[in-house]
Amino acid sequence: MTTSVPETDAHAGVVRRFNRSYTQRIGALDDSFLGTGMPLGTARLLFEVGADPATTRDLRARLGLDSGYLSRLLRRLEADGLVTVTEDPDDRRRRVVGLTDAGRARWDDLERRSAERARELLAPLTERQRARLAAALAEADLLVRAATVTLERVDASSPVARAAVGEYFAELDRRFPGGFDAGEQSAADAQKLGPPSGAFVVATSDGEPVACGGVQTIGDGVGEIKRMWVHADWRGAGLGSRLLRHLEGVARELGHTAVRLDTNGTLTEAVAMYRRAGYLEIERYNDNPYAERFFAKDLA
Amino acid sequence: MTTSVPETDAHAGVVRRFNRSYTQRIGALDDSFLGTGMPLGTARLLFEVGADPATTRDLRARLGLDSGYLSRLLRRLEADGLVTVTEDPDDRRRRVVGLTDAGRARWDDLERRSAERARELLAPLTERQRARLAAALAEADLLVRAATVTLERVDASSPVARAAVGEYFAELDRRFPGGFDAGEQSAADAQKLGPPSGAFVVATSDGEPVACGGVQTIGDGVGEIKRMWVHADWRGAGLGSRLLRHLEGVARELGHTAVRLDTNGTLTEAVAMYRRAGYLEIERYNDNPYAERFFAKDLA
DNA sequence: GGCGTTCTCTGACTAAGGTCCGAGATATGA
DNA sequence: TCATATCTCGGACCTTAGTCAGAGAACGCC
Repeated sequence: MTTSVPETDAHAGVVRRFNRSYTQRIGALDDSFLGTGMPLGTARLLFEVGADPATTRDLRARLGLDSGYLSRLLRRLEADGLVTVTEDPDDRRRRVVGLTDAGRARWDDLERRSAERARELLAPLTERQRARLAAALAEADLLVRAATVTLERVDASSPVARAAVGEYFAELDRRFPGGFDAGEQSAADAQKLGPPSGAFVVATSDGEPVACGGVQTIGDGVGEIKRMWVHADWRGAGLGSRLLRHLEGVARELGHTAVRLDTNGTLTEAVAMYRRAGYLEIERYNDNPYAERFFAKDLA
Repeated sequence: MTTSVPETDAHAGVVRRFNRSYTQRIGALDDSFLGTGMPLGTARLLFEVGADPATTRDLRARLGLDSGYLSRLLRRLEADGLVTVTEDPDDRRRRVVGLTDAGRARWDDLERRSAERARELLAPLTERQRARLAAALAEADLLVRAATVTLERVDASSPVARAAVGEYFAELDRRFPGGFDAGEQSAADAQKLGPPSGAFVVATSDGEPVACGGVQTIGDGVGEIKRMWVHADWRGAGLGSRLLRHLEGVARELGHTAVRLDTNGTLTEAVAMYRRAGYLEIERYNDNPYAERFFAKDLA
């Protein structure tokens, strides 16, 4: 089915070679967790709790654990006096996990070990080479994260969708010269971005929304792409293009043969991306006061 | 002892962030070994046997396994018809392990899966992003390998030193317009590059020589750096500078207060590196017919 | 208040990874 | 030839890691 593209194979070879040498040399990075007398899974959990205290639900999502298993790990950490598990006052079905003082001390120890490992790796390099390595790893990190983002259709009024749209609006407010006021449209709009004539997609990484976008119907066979946003830290990794392609697919599923969208001239990266994706500029087709430029693309 | 340099800590942070996200995504995807129906340990063992058949004793050392555990893993692989365990004719207490045809097929399968995993990681990216990721990982790979190279003083007539110098001479022969003839100097030179007045250093990675260089005495308190070479695949990672610094340290240990070296104008990278390292060009100080340029540095 | 859903937690279970020890075969040196 | 060391192997045993199903509490919506 998939034809073997030579370049991709060459790139895959680079990935494999890197995996081999890196895990062989740094894979001993697990040792930083192992030296503590705790089993690996327990240490990873403790580390995660310390990095950002959260509900068990979050922890499950972040570490990819079974709820029963997580519960047992928490009992163990609790018995060792390293964490406290208390009821979430907002929703008493949930539990909030936090570190005790002893847990914090243990966590600091893990941090120290981990940082030490990283410094040991860098030690033999000159400052110039260190900077190069850091830059290369940062670039790889961004791209790997982008490649493993999950795109998921969610309800536009779900918490994760609201969170994403909230960040989007906040950014518009920051970037538009006169600010941005979402107004009272939100509730009605969420409706339109849902079944049967619309959809909303959120891209998440480690449970955090990193990009979003929706499709709604504005006419016979014509869809409109709305609320498209990519987290500032995640730009430059092709996530926007990928999301846009995905949304076009969603629009097709909804029976549309063409899509339109509006945007503001301030969002230059967005305009450039739409052009790259084959969008053509058209006349104003709505009365959105914030919109200045209008684009369309045929989905045939 | 080591002062905490802010930049280094920032770089260490990048390394750690990368480690986390990468091992979480790829380490988990190292199920390339798991997808075969074999447990991880068994797969690793099969892989190791396939890479280089050996006695159980060797395998234990290489994988760090308990003898009872290894025995059980081998019984399982044997029962599955993937390996053959036969008596070592040299010592009938020992066993020699090798792959059967089925085992070789399974080994190929592991290789194939590993490549497939790498392709899956790349799949969501555009060709442009893939190329960026591959470039970043290749750069990181080079630097990480360079950082984990081991510098070791060896006898200049040892096999590893001969191998390194052999590659060096071969390269000179390729690069010098009129070729290069090491002549009969080798034996006498190896003598000079050893105790008490000289030393030879080889940098190895995974047992392979990747760089080398020696110090010998040419006068009262004056050392000479000779045979400095970095493998072509390993250039651009600061390995040359590091080796040079190391050799200066060796020269100091030998009681020298200054070092000299000669080189050929053809080796432009080398000349640039010597200048960066604080070497000043001087007049010809020997009658080496291949040398065109001469440098010196005070070690005070 | 009723009902379906969401959430945590426990118990039961399985597979894998790994350690320890001793039996039995084989080599080695006196 | 005998004592001692080396080597493989299987049995007993333990901890991790992880899955699955169901009980029971809490929530949201009508």
